[in-house]
Amino acid sequence: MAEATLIRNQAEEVKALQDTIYVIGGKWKLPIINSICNGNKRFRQIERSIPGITTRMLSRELKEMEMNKLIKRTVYPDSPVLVEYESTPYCKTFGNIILAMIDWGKEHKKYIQEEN
Amino acid sequence: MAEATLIRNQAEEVKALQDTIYVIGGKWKLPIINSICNGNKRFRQIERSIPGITTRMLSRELKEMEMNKLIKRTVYPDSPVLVEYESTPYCKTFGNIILAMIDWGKEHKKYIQEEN
DNA sequence: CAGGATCCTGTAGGATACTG
DNA sequence: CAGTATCCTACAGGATCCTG
Repeated sequence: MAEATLIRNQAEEVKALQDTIYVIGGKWKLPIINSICNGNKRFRQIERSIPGITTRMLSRELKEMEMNKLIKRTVYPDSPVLVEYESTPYCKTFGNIILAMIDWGKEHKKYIQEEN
Repeated sequence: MAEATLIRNQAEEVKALQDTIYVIGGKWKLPIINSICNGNKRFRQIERSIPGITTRMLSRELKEMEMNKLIKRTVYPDSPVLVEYESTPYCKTFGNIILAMIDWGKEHKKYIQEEN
């Protein structure tokens, strides 16, 4: 009985893990979330803050993230047009994951350097 | 000066984040690490513990993870042959990330359910 | 500045069958 | 049980140029 409970919980945890991987999968979603949560609001600003990303990928991901209510897009129709992206509360729920991953990346870098 | 420091640190953090994404990228690495850290040792056991994975993907990932010292593979040449996988200390450094992602997945599920 | 439009490619990943 | 071997393809992602 205790074992059955243990097994069922593990199954739930794998699924939770897989759900999360599905949602934040790919190379760009987390870096973009991180950038916007760090206060970057403008398209080019976000773009420049993420090494390697192209306008095409950033554009695509931002659109998808707006649909999924991860970010809010506001247009100020002056000329030239001004567009601002903001994080939503939902967006911030990824904070712990991002922090854990930044930590790991830093430790990993130390580890690699010590090897040489 | 303070700002320059801030900016530089943010750049480092993005890179750390991107490094981590690179290392654990794809659908399967984290679930496999999780499974092995949970005590699953045998190939079929690991396979059954991860919904959706195929023998091909599990085989490939295990091989790569062994090369990268994430796991240890031991063969007991009785017949039928017995093979056991174990997590290394390095493997366990992903613990925080996995826990954060499991947490997020569980919360996300609640959130989805409340919507209906 | 904020993107859209096109074109292109590698490879992650799936399906299926087979072996010692 | 513990994998290999093939075959296949969708799509993530890159490169480049263009527009209001």
